[in-house]
Amino acid sequence: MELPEFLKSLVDFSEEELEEILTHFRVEEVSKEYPLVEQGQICRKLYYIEKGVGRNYYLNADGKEITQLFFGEGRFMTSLESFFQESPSLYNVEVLEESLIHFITKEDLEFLFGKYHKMEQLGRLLSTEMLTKVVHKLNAIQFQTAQERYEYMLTEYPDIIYRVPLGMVASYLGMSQETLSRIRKKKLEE
Amino acid sequence: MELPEFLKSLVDFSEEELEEILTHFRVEEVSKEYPLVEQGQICRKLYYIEKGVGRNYYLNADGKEITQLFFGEGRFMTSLESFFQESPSLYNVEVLEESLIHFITKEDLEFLFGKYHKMEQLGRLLSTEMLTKVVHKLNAIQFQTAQERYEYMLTEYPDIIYRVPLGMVASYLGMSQETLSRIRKKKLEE
DNA sequence: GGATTCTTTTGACCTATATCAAAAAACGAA
DNA sequence: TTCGTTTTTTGATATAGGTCAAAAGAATCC
Repeated sequence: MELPEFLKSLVDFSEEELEEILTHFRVEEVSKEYPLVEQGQICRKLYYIEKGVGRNYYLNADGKEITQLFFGEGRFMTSLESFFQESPSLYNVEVLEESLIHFITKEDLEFLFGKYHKMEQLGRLLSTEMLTKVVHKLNAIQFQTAQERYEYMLTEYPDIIYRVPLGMVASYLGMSQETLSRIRKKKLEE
Repeated sequence: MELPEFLKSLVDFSEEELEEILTHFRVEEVSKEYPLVEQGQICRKLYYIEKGVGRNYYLNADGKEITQLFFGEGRFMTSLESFFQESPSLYNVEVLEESLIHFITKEDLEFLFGKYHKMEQLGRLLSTEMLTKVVHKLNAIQFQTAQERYEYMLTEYPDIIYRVPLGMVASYLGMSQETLSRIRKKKLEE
């Protein structure tokens, strides 16, 4: 979904408001694996994914990549804690395909929050939406078996699961790649 | 921290604003294990804990209680997805001690969001704060050993860990009570 | 279109943590 | 204080899922 349409679907902005808001966004076409944020940096941009998929990941003590969150089309993406708290990011953020994204800086966003009550509302809605999404995932991870977590992913993110490498999905679901491969096989055999 | 003080610490409300906002809250003293929300209900209240501790939990397939989140003093508590999406709550919400809480209904809250830009800002700040908290926990749960998760809890919620029954902490950390008991013992021996 | 590189699958083995059961300790009411 | 109840600890045993290594399969590139 295109950005203006997406914004309007959440809050009913007037034409003028929408117009000004959009002037603060910039478009970017980025290619696969392009690092939007690197671990340690402070992330000052909020990205909207019009086309493509992105993710947030970090390198654990053994140097293995652990995917924290995926972001599909029509989502805002950023390094959450870094963006909100202006702290060094614990995560890398990248896109996983040729993607079309829009971004706004934190500064501009704060400006818009101050200027437009409705923009503030948008901010609130987006963060509560993200919050429920994360709570849901937490729930899946906390007490479900590897198999159940896979099912969760299938129903929750059917688009993403077949679009990104297996290893990334596995780490996202908190299991090893081998385990995910076996679960998938077992599922097929049924 | 008392509610007015807490609100002012986040957003600089004028005296009149603050006054009106406070009229929409009601105080309640509730005793241990009092169910504020029950699984299946739609939760329409947002609680502020002035004194006490609360939690969110659900009963899994085997009928075992799984604690999802704890809420300490100076926090807002609710059944997150239920409150935001007006969907039946997956969780029970209760306090774990004699507590002093304030609450506001969703209706009143929406009214205030609409009336005061600053109130909307408060809503946004609270949800981003909660969001980073949940992301942080997700992170701890996803790829850490039981021992590491315990350490996480010690540093993150030192106040809560000794205040609530072991079994609740264990399920919160995604491990069995026995495992937590053993970890704690090992830690003491060092 | 074959060589190279990256991703996924498979097998063998191992370990962290679950489960079950019972004892010990702590707590609360009368 | 004592008895009954709840919570925590301890021991023995089982298992889901991890790790390591190698083979198989896909994708990418000159």
